[in-house]
Amino acid sequence: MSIGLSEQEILRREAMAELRNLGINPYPAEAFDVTTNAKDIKENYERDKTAYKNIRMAGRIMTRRIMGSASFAEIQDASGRIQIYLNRDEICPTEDKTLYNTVFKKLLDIGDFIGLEGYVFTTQTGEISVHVTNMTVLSKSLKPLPIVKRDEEGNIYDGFTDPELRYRQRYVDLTVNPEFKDIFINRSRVINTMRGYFDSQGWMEVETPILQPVHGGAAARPFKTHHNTLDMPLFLRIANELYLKRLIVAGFDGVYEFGKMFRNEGMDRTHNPEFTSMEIYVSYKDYIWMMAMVEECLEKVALATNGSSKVKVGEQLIEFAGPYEKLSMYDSIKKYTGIDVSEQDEQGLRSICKDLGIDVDPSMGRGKLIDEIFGAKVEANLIQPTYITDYPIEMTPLAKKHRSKEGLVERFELFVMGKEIANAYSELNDPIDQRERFEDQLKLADRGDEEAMAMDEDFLRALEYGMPPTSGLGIGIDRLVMLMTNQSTIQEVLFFPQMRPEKKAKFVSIEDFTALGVPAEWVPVLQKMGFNSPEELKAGNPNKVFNDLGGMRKKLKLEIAMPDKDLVMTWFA
RNA sequence: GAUCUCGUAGCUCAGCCGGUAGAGCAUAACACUUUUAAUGUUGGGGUCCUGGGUUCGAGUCCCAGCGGGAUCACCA
Repeated sequence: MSIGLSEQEILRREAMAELRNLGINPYPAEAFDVTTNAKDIKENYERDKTAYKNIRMAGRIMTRRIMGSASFAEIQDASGRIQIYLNRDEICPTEDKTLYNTVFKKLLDIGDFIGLEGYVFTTQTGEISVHVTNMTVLSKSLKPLPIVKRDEEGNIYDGFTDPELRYRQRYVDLTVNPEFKDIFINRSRVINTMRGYFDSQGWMEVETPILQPVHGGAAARPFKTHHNTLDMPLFLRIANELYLKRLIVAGFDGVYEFGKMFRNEGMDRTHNPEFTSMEIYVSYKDYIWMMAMVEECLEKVALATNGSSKVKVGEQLIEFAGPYEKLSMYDSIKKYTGIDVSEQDEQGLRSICKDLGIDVDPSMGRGKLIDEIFGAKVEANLIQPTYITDYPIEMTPLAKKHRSKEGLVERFELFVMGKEIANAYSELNDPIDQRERFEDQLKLADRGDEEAMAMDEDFLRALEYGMPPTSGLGIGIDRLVMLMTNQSTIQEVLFFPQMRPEKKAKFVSIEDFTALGVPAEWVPVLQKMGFNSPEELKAGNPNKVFNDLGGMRKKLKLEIAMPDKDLVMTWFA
């Protein structure tokens, strides 16, 4: 599909063909072994110059400065950029100067991958560079990369900044804005640090179904799909909690899973339809124990990503070393509104919401109303890591009743920068109580609460066989990575955030035109002239089309035979 | 879902009261053996997001659509 190639794209295709004519494969199959990379050279050359007298490296050409028979260029590999120096008579020691004059100066472009042999030296201006003695074309780039200019102070001049293009073409973004790679490197560190910590405790990483017949474990609208062979509906998981608990029933004493969850809900800078969560369940523990574990874990994550337990996020310096402040749900509301909601019934809560200017609707039960007050008045104040504990039972159908406080459950959520990043319970393992909680959820659903949880009979059966006392935790990995990398949008921590589909280019096959008698080599020309379908062509003026074909042939310097006028007229018959 | 805002060359952006489009980088040609936002000279490159409307005339004004961004709402 080569509709509307730009001038530069056409030139690059011609350069690619010319390379082939010279016997140079623009996409060679052979491996190109390297001995070093840009970062290694810059960091270690000064210390051990003898080690860099004969090196091999490979990467993309990112800038070129050609000065007659000598040239400088910058090569970018996975580790960074380094300047290279080429001298015509050194890379072409014989009379044949093709490799330099033609291949390097004419046929290579910014974005092409090349392999280099040479030695490291320091230029007169003091820049560590690679003096090239041999050069191999490794891959031709047919589309021009956006050019991002940087000066010595690192100021950026023509930045590639359009978020739409950056997210849709992340491969371009990370090529020309390599500093954004650090976010993803740190994302990997976050996950690996947590995994290493859990493994060192003896807990096991597991995988549970993503396609689920009942979407349980959380309250959210799911994505629905269909299995053909079984002829049954399936849902992409909104949570994996109930499966991990089944594994605790099965006799594992610590299981965890990093995985994608899918929720068919709104998108904004903290929500993507698919997101990564980590859930962990450890038997014979409770939520008090879990708080200490989270503190230890997050401190390790902060150290791994920022080199310190203190992380700068926006204008704040967040301290991830524990212990974190602990505040019960009721106390937090009292602290920030002065109102004691602990003894209020549903009616009392409704009037409090009204006084505070919080919108409510009739489907909301007592727990939901308290959550609304909390969300409106408390959440935004929780900047440093803070545990909110002991939630009303109505909000939390999977948590165990509080050991001493009537009407509450043993649950905490961890808030940082006003956002929830973790949620943990002493898990409910009483199968009779669990069934009643599910039934209460069904009543809420009858009142119109779309988020109420569904009954899962198989999960209840598992609990009836017996689950040991267990503490469970879920952490939103994307939001944690946002904190650890100081990013304010979820798109920046996802390689490929969800986007609306690109406007589909009107795709018409060459055959649609050749069926009219148009020679295949002229089809792209017609398309460039704006005729995207045979219908559009037929609506055109035959004489004008014939004249314009000649014009385009000249303009694009096409070396293809001009169709004669009688042939053109038959296209409109 | 609501409001505001943006969509012009490969990239970043100008474009006045409505008169058939400009710059820098990139690209092409020439020159140049240590440059580094290389430089100098000369060129080429545009469906001004799409479709309607007003007008003698629309990149510009109006309407609708598509796509992006921001804010808000929703979101255990």
